Amino acid sequence: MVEVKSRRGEYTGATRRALLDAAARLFTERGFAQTSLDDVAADARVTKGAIYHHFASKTGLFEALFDELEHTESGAARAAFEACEDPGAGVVAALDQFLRACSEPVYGALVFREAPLALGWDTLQRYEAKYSYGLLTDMLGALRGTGRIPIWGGDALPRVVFGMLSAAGQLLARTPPEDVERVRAECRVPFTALLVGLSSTTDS
Amino acid sequence: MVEVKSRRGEYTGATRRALLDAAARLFTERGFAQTSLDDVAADARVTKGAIYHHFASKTGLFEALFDELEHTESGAARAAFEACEDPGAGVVAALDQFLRACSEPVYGALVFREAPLALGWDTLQRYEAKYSYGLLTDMLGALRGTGRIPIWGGDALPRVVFGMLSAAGQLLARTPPEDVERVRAECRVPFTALLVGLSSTTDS
DNA sequence: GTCAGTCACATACCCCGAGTATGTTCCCGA
DNA sequence: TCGGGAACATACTCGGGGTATGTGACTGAC
Repeated sequence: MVEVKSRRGEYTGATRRALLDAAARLFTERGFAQTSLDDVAADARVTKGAIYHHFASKTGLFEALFDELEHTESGAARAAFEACEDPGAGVVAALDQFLRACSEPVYGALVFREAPLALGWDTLQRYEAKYSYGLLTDMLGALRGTGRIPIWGGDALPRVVFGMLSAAGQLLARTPPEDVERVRAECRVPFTALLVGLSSTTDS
Repeated sequence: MVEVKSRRGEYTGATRRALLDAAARLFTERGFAQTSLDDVAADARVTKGAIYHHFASKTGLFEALFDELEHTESGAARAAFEACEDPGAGVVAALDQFLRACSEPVYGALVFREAPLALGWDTLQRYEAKYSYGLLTDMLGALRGTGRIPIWGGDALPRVVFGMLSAAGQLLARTPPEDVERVRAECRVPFTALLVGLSSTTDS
């Protein structure tokens, strides 16, 4: 998090940032697999050596980018959730915040389109556990605390809900700007319906 | 679909089948990216030349495998759906059939774990449109016909539902056999809840 | 003031694996 | 029996991720 304060000013931090920005652009436009490290280095006006000085591998470069995006976004969603007294309203607010973030081209494309391809499902799930997934279980737990949804056993419910969020995010990431508003409204339907359904479901 | 009836018997068809079987095994165990074509060829007792004689590329090999699996599975799910008079019961039956198929190691691993990585989202969506996605919209349409769920505009709802199915499938594919029964029951919860919620949702 | 040490890269290289080009064998029909 | 094509095998290219090594600039110690 805190950048190493090099004695030689922020020259080194600047190249690292340039690499992350270049990677964000190219990975978003061409995709992770279709972008070579030489492309990223050239776009940042350096060579491949600089990449491997700052990051462990091509995957490591993507991970740093991904971690950055998820950190800020999950923070915003959690803030939206905790700003509300009522957990039910908090969930809706967090969902709205999330759907807005997905409409932003870079976040949607990298997190929901490229991340599985770049990191693989195992690594991706570790990050999910760290960020969005943890927030999601917190929110579901708060809802359960109010008796609004039933007790559940394993983690099937949050996983499936997360699948819904991924699908919505991926859909929004592919939606042209002029339709975003309408699609975002459509995306809210299944989530509110699920909440309604869960609240009227008795334990079995 | 119909195999070319070579004059020299089914020797050529046999190698093609051996290649598909070897690919299914290795892709399931090690994953698509971690399996080289030489590995597949060696496992089938042939060389890489045989692969490129029968398939256009590594992706093409996976596609043939994927298409085969999806064809049989979507057929089974559709049969389960159409065997019921009531669309509501049909949806439940199709869901059960689907969740059972996901518990089978090869189908779950290849379709929900490897397919996005091997084919990419665009190609994958074309296959979804051909198979599971088409069935899904048919089922939702039948439910809509009975007035059990509201009218919806775009394709956000089926997409999100498909995301739920993918998450459930992926979860089941990673579940050890002794827990499959329990997890499968847990997976049914959000789907039935969604149906309940949709049926009690009025148009907005 | 100079010299060892290290940071921040650049350059040159290795190697694996997908894809290709070409060779070879067997069979069939003319 | 001979041309031809199907069904592979063999040998090769090449792009890109990863590595090993070189190099200049700065810094802190003595």
